[in-house]
Amino acid sequence: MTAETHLTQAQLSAVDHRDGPLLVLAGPGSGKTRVITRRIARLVESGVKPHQILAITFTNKAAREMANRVDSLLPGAKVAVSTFHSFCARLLRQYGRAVGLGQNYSICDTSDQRQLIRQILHEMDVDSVSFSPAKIGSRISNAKNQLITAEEFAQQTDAAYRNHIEHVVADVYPRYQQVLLESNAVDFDDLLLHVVQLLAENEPLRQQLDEHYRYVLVDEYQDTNLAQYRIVLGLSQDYPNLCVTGDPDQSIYGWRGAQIENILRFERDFPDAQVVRLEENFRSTRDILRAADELITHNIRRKAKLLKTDKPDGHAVEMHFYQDEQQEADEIAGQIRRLVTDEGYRWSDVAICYRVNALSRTLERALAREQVPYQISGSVAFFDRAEVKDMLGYLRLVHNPADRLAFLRIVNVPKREIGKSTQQRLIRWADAEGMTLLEAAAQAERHPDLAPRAAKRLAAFAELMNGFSLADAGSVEGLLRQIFDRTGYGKLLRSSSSEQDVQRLSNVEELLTAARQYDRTAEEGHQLEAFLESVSLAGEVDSLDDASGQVTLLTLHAAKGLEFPVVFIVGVEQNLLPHERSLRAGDNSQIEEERRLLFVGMTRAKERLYLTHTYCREFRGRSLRTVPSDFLSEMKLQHRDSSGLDFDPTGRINSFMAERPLKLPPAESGRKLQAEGWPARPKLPAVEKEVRAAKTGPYRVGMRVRHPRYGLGTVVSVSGGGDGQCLSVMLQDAHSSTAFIAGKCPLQAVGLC
DNA sequence: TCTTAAAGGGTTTTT
DNA sequence: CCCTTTAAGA
Repeated sequence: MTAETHLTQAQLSAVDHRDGPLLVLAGPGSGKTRVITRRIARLVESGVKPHQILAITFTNKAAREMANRVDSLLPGAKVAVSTFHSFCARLLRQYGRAVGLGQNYSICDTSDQRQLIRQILHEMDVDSVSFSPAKIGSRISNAKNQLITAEEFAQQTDAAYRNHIEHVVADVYPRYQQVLLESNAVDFDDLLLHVVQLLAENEPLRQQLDEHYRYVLVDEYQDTNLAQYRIVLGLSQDYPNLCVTGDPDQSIYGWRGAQIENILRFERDFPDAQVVRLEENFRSTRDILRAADELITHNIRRKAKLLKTDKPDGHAVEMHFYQDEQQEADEIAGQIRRLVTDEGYRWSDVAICYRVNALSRTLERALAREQVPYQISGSVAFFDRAEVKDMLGYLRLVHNPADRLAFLRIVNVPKREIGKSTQQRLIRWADAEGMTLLEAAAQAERHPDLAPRAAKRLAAFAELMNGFSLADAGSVEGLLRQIFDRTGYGKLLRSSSSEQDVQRLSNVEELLTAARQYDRTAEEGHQLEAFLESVSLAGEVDSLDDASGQVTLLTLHAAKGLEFPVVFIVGVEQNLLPHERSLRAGDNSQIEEERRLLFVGMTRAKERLYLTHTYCREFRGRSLRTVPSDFLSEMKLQHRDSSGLDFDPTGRINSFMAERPLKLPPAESGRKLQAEGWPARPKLPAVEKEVRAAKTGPYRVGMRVRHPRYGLGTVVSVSGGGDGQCLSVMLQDAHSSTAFIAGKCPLQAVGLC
């Protein structure tokens, strides 16, 4: 691992490249991170000062990993490894004045953003039901990703769109930006945007930073958006020692503004760039790689890349066909159990991936039933919990008294009888008088039409807040404790002994522990700033654990960058993968992104890979017929039909898919579709017969059944045949199974279309 | 002010 | 189906 000889020729040429632009096209499993960290070490060995090197990643996790690996190669070297956002946050601390930001600016998260938009809609007297703050927020975010300012957005809207929501966004965006600025606050996108502006409008500063960061490395370059691209380029004009690594085939974040073009045009941006291709895969067996390669070859817009491996053929990639999601989940659970008991795999060797989170439920239930331990990615983040955000709200307001969002979040938490209408009046008055909310609250008694009692409460609140300061408390932890005690928040939590409040109390404790860290490590006088920044930019705490003996359930997006010996990808069906929206858009580039998503999922597998699809699938309460994904027919796979249905799914793919119209309607009932002018679907008589037979006839494991007395359940095991068939049924609300004789009980099969 | 009912909407996710 | 949000009622 550490010896130079362990690097391949291609890896070595990337590591040894010193000056000038470098593009590393790194296929999946090609040892990319290793190359980057080795290259950093090599730069330092060759005389580059560590502080002249800047390595940028997208996630905190990646930054941490890289920093650790660099540190093990160069103990104690001060190489700047950070995410785009934290890098920008730090720049803005220092130079934010130029774009109107005080050094103590706040960083708003997505829920702050929505809250603010909701207020603005209210101000404008626009109904927040028809125009959801979330939707407007994402439009604004989209615009910002493309460096479109509020003014430009409004102009474009007048000229090009007559769409109603566009107009609302055009109205909200400038006001939103104004309030943020008045609050001395930014949202996540602003962190990048302001830095872009800074670099564009302040050439001496740009030059200074360019010179300071002589060597810039950017990981996952295919995921950069326009703002990030500008920042990277801005830092690489005079010293174009820019090394970007990435894989266009793993670009799966186009929907949030990532521009795959950035990596595709690198050689045009830097004509003297050296290009290194890491094409050898050290992860997957040959058949997995072969299938993945066959799939991705169907993308037209791509840089052709070989995928090589020295590994053995290994197990063939299997495609499994099931009756419905219930059977799919049960069989997967069973298969995982077999892999563990018979083949020596550990639970943690296995991952189940899906396109949408909604698919996890059935899987979870089946795994629980089979007693397979599992963890699921994407749970509620620590810093998203209400009590934690409340405490942070106080902290933010202490640090930045202009922070309107923080003020409104906590002004009535715990209850201070400062209700909505009082808040509204305060806001209007403060805006009119050009004061911050906190200033207005302090002088509330001067407010023309505020009830004296309400005014008193506001003034009391302002006095309470003004009594807090870091200097007084001595430390962030101390300040948090003071807040917790003096605001009555502590009393609120301690007074109740409900399970929930005990949990909340312990979350606050955890927050105190985190704060203590910053008191110790952060620069004197800047602890509060450092703490708030890291907390605002901290995503989900790494909730996924690789060593904990559990199967991992996660979305295909979340799987990027990970690897597992065994991977299941479920629901490989039209409208799901590729997703309905990409099909409806009728835009091939979106289909290609979906194809890359499957490619990413497949290349996570080291030894065994299973793709599954079903005959019908329950979605949003309805059981719908499905169509196998187009992607399945693009690869040669081993088919396994576990559905028990009497037809060949592969034959259906070949004959049926060929004549299917390019745009696929959502899978709805045939009659409705025909009414809308879609051609009728081919009939599948054999299947329909089978389905009808299932209502009285032989039961199967995984089948959903209803008992008039006991309700819904799932067939867990079957023995014998015909009417004498002996069934074991797991009823929905029970923890153990119940036995039935097929012919002698009023069971009915349900859920079959 | 707090609780409950009705309605609407519904990828993917980091920061 | 499940979640969020908002309006209505106690």
